[in-house]
Amino acid sequence: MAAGTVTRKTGRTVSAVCCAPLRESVLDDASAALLATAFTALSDPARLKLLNLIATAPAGEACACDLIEPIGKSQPTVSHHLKVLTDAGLIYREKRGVWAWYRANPEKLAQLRSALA
Amino acid sequence: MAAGTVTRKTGRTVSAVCCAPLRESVLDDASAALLATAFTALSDPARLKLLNLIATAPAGEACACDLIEPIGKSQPTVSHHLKVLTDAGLIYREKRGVWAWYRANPEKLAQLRSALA
DNA sequence: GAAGGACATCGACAAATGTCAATGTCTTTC
DNA sequence: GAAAGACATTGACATTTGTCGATGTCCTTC
Repeated sequence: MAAGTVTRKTGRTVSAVCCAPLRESVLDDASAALLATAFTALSDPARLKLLNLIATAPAGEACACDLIEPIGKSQPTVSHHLKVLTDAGLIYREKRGVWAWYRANPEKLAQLRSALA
Repeated sequence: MAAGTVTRKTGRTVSAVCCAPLRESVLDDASAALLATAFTALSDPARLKLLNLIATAPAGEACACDLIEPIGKSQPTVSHHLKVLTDAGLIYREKRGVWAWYRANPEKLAQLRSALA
């Protein structure tokens, strides 16, 4: 067998040392963990609806006060989900007076799209 | 106030009856649940690595027997994760002899990408 | 048909997650 | 400064999830 190859249990041989593009595209632990955090934020129906409501809101921003009723959950629960989305970098939070305004982060969404390519 | 509008607590008014494109893009419960299932499948680092290994495998398919060692988890655990990915429609499973071969589902990935647009 | 191997399923358990009532913090208004 | 409102945080609880050892099923090869 040629040097620099690995034989699988199935009998196939695969390049093991260099020049294999597959190598470069293999997810390292750090990248996998980072991506998993973002997708975890998207893994709940309530959070998907929140992100959708925020992303499609007029002027590109939505007040937290208008997000509770359409979700149909309690105020603390909605606040919790908004925090998860914020911590994951999917939305931004800005406090203006007594209201909290949320806007989507298009760059983060684009980053996730490219990860799925 | 004009008919067919709703006033938010913040004072903003939004069209409530027709012709508002935002209306059409609002996620219904069924769509949100379906999307959440797919993103839940992507919310674990081990599953992301599995999908990556499968999608970048030579000939576009990977044998389960070659997926256990790189994940670093037990055989039942890897089998469980592969089932989650399969049930979510992200990968296909084909049994050939004693081996199980997995392939990525590009259409499902494209669907998720468009959902993030 | 007995033996061995590949993979799935089961049962159990600790850890993480979604949910809400109660409470806290901060801002605005009287 | 007292009252009211918007939102976040805390504490508690039931459910879900990741993990593994043990076991089961199916295929292949003596």
